[in-house]
Amino acid sequence: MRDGNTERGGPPELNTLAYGLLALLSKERLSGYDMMLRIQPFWQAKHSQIYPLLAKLERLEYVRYNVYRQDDKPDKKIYAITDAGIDAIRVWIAAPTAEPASRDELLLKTYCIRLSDAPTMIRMFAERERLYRDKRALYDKMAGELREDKSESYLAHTSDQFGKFILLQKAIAVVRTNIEWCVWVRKLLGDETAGET
Amino acid sequence: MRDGNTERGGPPELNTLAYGLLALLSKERLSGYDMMLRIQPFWQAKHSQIYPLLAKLERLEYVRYNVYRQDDKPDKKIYAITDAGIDAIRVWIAAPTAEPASRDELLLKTYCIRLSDAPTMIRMFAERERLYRDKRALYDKMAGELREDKSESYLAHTSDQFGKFILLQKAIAVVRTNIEWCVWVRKLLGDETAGET
DNA sequence: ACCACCATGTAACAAGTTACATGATTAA
DNA sequence: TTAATCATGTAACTTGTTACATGGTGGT
Repeated sequence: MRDGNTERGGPPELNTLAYGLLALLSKERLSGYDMMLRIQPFWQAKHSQIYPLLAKLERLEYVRYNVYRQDDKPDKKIYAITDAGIDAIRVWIAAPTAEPASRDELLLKTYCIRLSDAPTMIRMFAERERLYRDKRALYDKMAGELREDKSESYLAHTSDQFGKFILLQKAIAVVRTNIEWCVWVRKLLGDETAGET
Repeated sequence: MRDGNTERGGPPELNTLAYGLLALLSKERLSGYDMMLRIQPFWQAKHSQIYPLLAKLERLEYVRYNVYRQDDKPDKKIYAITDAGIDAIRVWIAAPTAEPASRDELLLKTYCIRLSDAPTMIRMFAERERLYRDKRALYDKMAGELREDKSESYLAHTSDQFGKFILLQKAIAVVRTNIEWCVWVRKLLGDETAGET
């Protein structure tokens, strides 16, 4: 017991990742594998965490699935959200939101960076800049696809695309800020190659 | 066994938080309680995680402590890093850096925001903006304290303050970007009070 | 030949959170 | 009087990661 307890005391306790999966399914039907890939930019999770959660959501009847046979690839379960799942999302959105948490080893290393030598520091920041530039390329590509919709319906908060659109704007703005920071730090460290694309 | 294994196979496995604590101690002597408070902006951790790690670091002789008696407050252990601890930091900095991870429930809610109503959405983003503005106030204050050093020695990467300085610049830049994003979203949602300080 | 991708799942472990425990001081 | 801050620690729990398990297809 303890799990699907709708008996008494309100809704069953789901963790944030479980709601994230419901959020994905609110737009399209997806396999567990696809959900794992799509949730990465917002919440890092491995398949080993997702599959048991989907089983739990299914027990709660927040999701349903059909098995699709594929000849070339393994069979897959395509999940769809139920009306009860949609209701659960609405309750969740209105509930207080947890503070964001970020864990970045680079920041800890940066704090005591003077213990290191300049070439090591430069390498560290150049590598991180690479990572941010790759991310920017990805987000730019996604934003480009959204902007193909000439009606600009994504600007309306009632639109299906609105959520994705404002998330992309945030992701792009933050990643730009981070790239600029990397370039600025590299210049301070005396890296003459800093600032070039 | 298994823990302080310097016997064979390289350095003992410490997690990122443990190195973060060493990073803090590389600048000043601190109690476990103070470390818990100081590490928050870079890595969220509760005291229940920190105290056992400090005991482990002490077994490895990367840190040492003295007990300070206080009349008004409880006694405390003031930790200091050892030479072996400094060496461990240097090895850690040169090693590959893990990719940053962030987990923000607001982003998941944002993805399926159209399932909610405008007042709920506006409340959500106004609350988040508040949080970012409070953070900005804190970082601005810290940056102001740093800038009291008129010699601007913090601009040199050999300076004791350099690490803190560049971290603050990043924190301020990112928080500004986030505030702008909140204001922009609130305007799109039709919130007329958006954009006022 | 080996690795990556697709696709699902479980088991073992590490990391992180909440709760239990104690106890004084100070501000609302 | 209720809560917050200082200060340390452990126990129980949840969350997240790595490893084990299986197996076909396609690229280098």
